[in-house]
Amino acid sequence: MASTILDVARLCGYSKATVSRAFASPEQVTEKTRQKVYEAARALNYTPDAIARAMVRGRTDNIGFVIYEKQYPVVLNPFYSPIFESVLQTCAHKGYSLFISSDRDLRLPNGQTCVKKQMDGIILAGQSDAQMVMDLRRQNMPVVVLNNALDVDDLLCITTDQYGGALLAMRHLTERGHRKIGLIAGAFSPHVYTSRYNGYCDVLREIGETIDLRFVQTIDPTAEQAMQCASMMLSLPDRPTAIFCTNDTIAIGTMKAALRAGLRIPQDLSIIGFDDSEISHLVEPELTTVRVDKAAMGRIAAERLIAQIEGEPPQKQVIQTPIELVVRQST
Amino acid sequence: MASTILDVARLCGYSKATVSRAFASPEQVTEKTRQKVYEAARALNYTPDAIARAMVRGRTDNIGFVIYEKQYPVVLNPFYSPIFESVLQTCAHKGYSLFISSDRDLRLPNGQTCVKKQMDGIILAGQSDAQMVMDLRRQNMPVVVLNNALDVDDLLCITTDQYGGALLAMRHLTERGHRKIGLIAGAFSPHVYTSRYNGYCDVLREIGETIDLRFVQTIDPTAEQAMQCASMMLSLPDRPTAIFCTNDTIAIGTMKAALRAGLRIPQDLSIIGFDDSEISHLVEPELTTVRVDKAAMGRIAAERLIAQIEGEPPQKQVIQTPIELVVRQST
DNA sequence: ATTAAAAATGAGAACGTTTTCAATGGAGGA
DNA sequence: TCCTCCATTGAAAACGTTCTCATTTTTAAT
Repeated sequence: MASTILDVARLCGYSKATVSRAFASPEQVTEKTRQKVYEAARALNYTPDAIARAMVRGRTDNIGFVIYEKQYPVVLNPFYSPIFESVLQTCAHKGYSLFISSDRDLRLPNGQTCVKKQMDGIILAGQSDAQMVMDLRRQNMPVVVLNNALDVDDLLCITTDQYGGALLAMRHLTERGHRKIGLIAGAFSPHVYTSRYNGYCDVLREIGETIDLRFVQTIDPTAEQAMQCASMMLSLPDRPTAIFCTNDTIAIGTMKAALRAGLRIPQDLSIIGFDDSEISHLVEPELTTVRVDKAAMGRIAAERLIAQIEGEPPQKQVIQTPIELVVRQST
Repeated sequence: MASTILDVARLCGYSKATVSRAFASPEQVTEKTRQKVYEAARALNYTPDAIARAMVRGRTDNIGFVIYEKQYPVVLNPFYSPIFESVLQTCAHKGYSLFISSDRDLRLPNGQTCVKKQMDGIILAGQSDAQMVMDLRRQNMPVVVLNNALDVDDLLCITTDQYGGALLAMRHLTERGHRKIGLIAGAFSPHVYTSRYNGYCDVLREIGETIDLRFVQTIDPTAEQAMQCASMMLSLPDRPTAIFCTNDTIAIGTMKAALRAGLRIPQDLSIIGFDDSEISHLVEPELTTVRVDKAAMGRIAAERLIAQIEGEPPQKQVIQTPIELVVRQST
């Protein structure tokens, strides 16, 4: 039904090769020719078929943003939204389009058609694992890992200074005199989880405190879970005077639990979050947190992936975007 | 480099037609054959090429989610995130993948390759316009419009009961005795803006109040703008006792302005939002708002678009998902 | 055992481009 | 005017599938 390059060729009297060139590489064609071709194309309402083009060129100019399923729903996730946005912008700027899918699409049962081939490369975000990366590699698919650090040859991982951020947060609390500090940690990927956890432990050790396991909890990173967890922790007779929450959503939940228990923030309880999500400056009191440069993470991931697609050899590297303490009202 | 259907055919001794069937329609092939084919495929690390498949079938099993640019950044937008998520889930469930792009991709200058052809249909979200829809139609592209109502033949629009929601919100305020009610309205699409605005005016008329233009403001829907706007409105000597904000982000900004001005919520000022975004139950006090069924919007849009793709004739219709008042602590 | 019907398989065209290689035409230099 | 060279154009192969149609094999019925 839709017109093809052949229709245009017939109408303007050139061969399809020339029509193709008029669109794909106009510099190879006379100005006069180009005009005639475009005119015919307009008359026929013709647009080059991206699929046919991809077929012969062997590339689609598409990038896949793959969300690791355990982390579903991801777009809702205030941490990933800005990253995603940044990836989208960078891709658009470089002429790539963006494909979204969950890891499910990549692990279809034996033989099912797989989305893979419609992408020139993949950004693997979230709780990715080495096996998945290797599988993709076996299909010659360039991969970049986002917000995780995996031990795979020639693999680029973009993450942030998890450990440094945790140190920053904890030292901020200890500098304000806190010694009994709780930890409410989200069950993130091992990389994220352990780095932040280690930061917590190491700072406590620095000030000579032992780790009281009643003050250390791991939960699903939702505000509801955090509220529940925090109200239990805060009802202990010797409750902590500050709590380090490993993301802002958890911190918000903790904050609500504290306010409902009649505690004043920061006078009775200090709370510090992680990520500097949108929400952290929307609540009252505003949340002190560790800023992660999400825009940079997305941008770097997209840029480096595109570089790989365009021929740059991949090399094993972990890029850590810098973190920054944002002091607001909750500490 | 990567192996093709022909390699598999050679290895397992069948023709490529049979290999193709083993993957695309296994029921047309003996169990024994299927196993042999799969085995060969696994040995060769073969996956069907989605592009070649799309080429010959004339469909890609991809759906485009197109973000109308004025609304950038969209994924960050707490209103669109859950819709997007719902679309993603529905698509995955029906075997479609999701493509993201801004309207810029669709309006490339004459002749540029266009992403269009890689999608079987498009969900146009945000401030879409009739022209764009017609352009897509001319290319035989099925379209569904989300969160807008456009007057185009045979076009399905999914929106929510904007006017009803505004009535609900305003009557909730008047029932609690408020007569001087402010409006802080976001500059959304005409459909959304005027419906909500009309609801505001009509309820004021019902109770015999005239509309005081000092209490009616239109702003960019950010918390910062809202804060600024609200603090001006609240500094008027005869300030309103309640404010209807046309989305939750605006409501949060208004809330912050009120708290900073030393007003108690809801005793000194009632605030009601619109959308029931995630954030509305994370702030303290929790926000009274009008719930929009975003999951339903996304699901319906995806389902109906897919139905159209699969042959159902499109018909002109505006589907309004129901709204619901969620009374929390801010009123 | 024979035959009709049904199921499984194979051959090859088709999908709409890009690209290589060859051919053509025109400009500029002798 | 002739020749060389370069820019422009055309012919046709190639990309990796699906699907139609024809052929072969299997199944079921007599």
